[in-house]
Amino acid sequence: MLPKNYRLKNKHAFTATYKIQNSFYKNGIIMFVGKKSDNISNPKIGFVVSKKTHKRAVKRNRLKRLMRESIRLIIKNNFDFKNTQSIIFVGKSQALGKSFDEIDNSIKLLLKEIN
RNA sequence: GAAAGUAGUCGGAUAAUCGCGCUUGAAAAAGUGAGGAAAGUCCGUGCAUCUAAGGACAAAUCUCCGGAGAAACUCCGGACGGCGUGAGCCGGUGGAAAGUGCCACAGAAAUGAAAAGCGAAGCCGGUGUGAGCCGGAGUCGGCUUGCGAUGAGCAAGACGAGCAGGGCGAACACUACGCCACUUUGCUAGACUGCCGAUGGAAGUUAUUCACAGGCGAUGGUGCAACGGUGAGGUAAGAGCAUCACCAGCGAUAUCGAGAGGUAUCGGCUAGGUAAACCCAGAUAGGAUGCAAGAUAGAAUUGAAGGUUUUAAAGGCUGUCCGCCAACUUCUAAAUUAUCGCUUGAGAUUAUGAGUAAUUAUAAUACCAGACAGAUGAUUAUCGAGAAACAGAACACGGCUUAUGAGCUACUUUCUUUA
Repeated sequence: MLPKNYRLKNKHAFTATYKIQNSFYKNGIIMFVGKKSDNISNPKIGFVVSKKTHKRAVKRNRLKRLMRESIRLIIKNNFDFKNTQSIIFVGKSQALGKSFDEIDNSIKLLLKEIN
């Protein structure tokens, strides 16, 4: 779990991010990017893997954990998010069962799209 | 050794680096952090709210016996039934003789079977008829023993028949008549007897088949199921047929057992299935909704409600009835908050005692996830057959069911081999 100030929490924030419709796809992972704002020190990041992706909670948890771990390491390396308010990563069935390296690579590719 | 059965166990380990939830702490830091099924949500509870209060009914749940348990579609020990060579396994297992309903197709008939003839011919005897088979009156022709060649011929009098002679008789003077014998003797004829062939088809007899009137409910066929089963006796053929043996079922008595039930004897003589259809009997229990239940706090306005109108119908009070309730309409207001509920418990571990067991009593020990976009993770190395099956807490507990990799342990059974 990320530190609290990095977590995207309530439902309104999620729907607001989805409504901007600024999304990118790579290897079974979709990234939604929210508004940019000068007053923001760090982005709030959310992770979604729906029940449609897989029936079993264990498989869904695994994918979310891998994505979260990748972002944690990226934040640790002081990545520049360009004042983005919110980001959502949605895991799809193509991403299930992939290793940490594969997930990490595709998330790094997606984050380049912010610029 | 192989194949099985039952019970249990395990559910990756260690280290390094980088992280997360919760608790304690001023901080540093320390402690702690998914399962045997956390799953399915199928049962039963606690807890919470609603149903104004209340009464009755319906609906609901359960169903062999005893015990355990808060309770349970729960567990333990038994009974009974079924399966298995066996160790064992499986079974929601009261009543179908109170009543109602249903039982497709097939079948004559499916419950008032209390009856039927469905099979081109059910089984059975009787009466009638007499088709066929059998039977063989009558007619015609030929032949007859031996030798020989089945001829020509020769020889004999065997063979059958008749007459006389014999015996016996209830017949009797004799004759006649009936029966028996026909060995011996005499006589007769050669087809009358006999044999063969052809023709002919009378009487008689004959029914599994035809006709009539009956007996039977077995057999065949249908079906999950045909009003007990199998065998014997019995009968014209048959039948639980007041016949028998064994078995099933019902009832009574005796006896063993705490009970379910077991055993023995006797009796009458038989009652289709379905109750997970209604139903009947007994037992239990108010019902409904689930922690997104629900409670509390707070913001410069209040009360989480107020206001208006007036008697008719509709409606409401969680299925129905009783009983009860007047109706209509609208304004303003923080839910995108926090806290509680929330984890100390029908708990856990260990020891001892009681009990066949389920379980229970006592003592000691420790506190062992509690999130809310939701922690329990990532990478590397070593071990390992292996980047290891099923799988992720969300109020809690007791069960059930389902999923599950590779092993390990104990006991038991069957078969085979060796001693």
